[in-house]
Amino acid sequence: MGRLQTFDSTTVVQSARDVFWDLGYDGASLADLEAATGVNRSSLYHAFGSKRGLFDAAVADYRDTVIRPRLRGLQADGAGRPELIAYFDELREAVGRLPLDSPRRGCLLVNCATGLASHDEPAREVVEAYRTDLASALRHALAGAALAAADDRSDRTDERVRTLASLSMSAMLLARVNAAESAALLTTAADQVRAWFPAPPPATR
Amino acid sequence: MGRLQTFDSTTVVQSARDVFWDLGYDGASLADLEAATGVNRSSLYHAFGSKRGLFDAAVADYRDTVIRPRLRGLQADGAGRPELIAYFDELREAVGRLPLDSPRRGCLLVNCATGLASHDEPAREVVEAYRTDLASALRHALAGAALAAADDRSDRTDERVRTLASLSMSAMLLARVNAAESAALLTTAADQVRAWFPAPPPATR
DNA sequence: GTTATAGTGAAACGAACGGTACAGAACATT
DNA sequence: AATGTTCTGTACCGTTCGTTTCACTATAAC
Repeated sequence: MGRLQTFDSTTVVQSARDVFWDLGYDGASLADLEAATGVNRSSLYHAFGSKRGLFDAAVADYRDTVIRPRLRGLQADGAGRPELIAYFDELREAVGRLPLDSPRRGCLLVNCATGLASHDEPAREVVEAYRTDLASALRHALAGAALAAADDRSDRTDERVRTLASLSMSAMLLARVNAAESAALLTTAADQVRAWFPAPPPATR
Repeated sequence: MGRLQTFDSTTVVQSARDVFWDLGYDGASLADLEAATGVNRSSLYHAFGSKRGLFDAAVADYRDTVIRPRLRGLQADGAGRPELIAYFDELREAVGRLPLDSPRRGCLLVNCATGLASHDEPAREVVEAYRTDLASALRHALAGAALAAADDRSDRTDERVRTLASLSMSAMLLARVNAAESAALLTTAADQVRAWFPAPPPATR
């Protein structure tokens, strides 16, 4: 039928995603996106329609390749105390591992919350969906942990979900401002989980 | 010596502050600032030197007129449980009172955390100073509350400071995304304080 | 090989940006 | 009233923005 696309859409979207992650939607210029992807703007427009179209593709990729794997442990059947602790430990490790000038510091969607999402309804909905997903995953694992521990404070579940979601989001918010404090917030979250649910006896065989 | 300034600098700075609060530093154009302040750009440049100079003045005003009054109760001598609860109640009331499209939703400096502060060192320092001020004020009031309650969990102070600061910042982050959840986070913060410290007996005479 | 289709690159579009130059208006000083 | 300084409005500066146009090239189908 005609000439085939010479670039790989996935890698282009991921390169663009990192630019948006770093600079935000408004802050990322077409020149930045051309440089990062190695693709001319006319080809980007041909493939994605507009800057916004490319951004939407980048957000979709972010949800699929960054957020979803992170929450998977919490969402698994039988998830509970260990999965909660692992979630916060892994997130803290990721925050600490990145160099201070990494474009990937923080969370693309948390960054959107005070940017695009303030005055753009579709963007607001994406951020809200992220928050809901996070809260649901935490709630699921908290319920599992309470069940395993025969915890009698399940009336506190809403409080605990909000506390842990809060610590996660604040840590992402602070990732570029104070990386040490960002990590400390995630440590605090894991410590809270440990305090709420008694440590199980060490496994024997 | 010559003609006097015909506008009031304070009101101009506060008008500009609300524009930056709503749109962010990059999002606010000179045309927006002219319209909101009623002052021509040449006068703004004469008085403030640059867009950034006006922004810095707006941030200084924000710290003086918005943040400082909010934290004053927490910082007072003898502040404790009631001041902590009042802080979160008042903040929640402020979040709920504003219309959804108010330019003042959320926190100017929290908004900066993912914007300017990501790549501008002076802005980063201002946001970090805000965070340390908030944490210090919470710590002071938490210490007072622990003292009054003869609380034996003072080893948990760091955790509690981080939890409450986290809930405050997350609430500001979510103010434009989900006002109800933003208020719920602040309610949760007040509930945490109530749970940590036993309610004092009702005052008698 | 011809043809139709589709990706690519350079150049340029109008709009909006932050910032400035300058003439003139306004006021304190003399 | 004359003078000198400062504030203000218009108009424009060069730059950058997202987007589009168009000629060109490459390739699949025939």
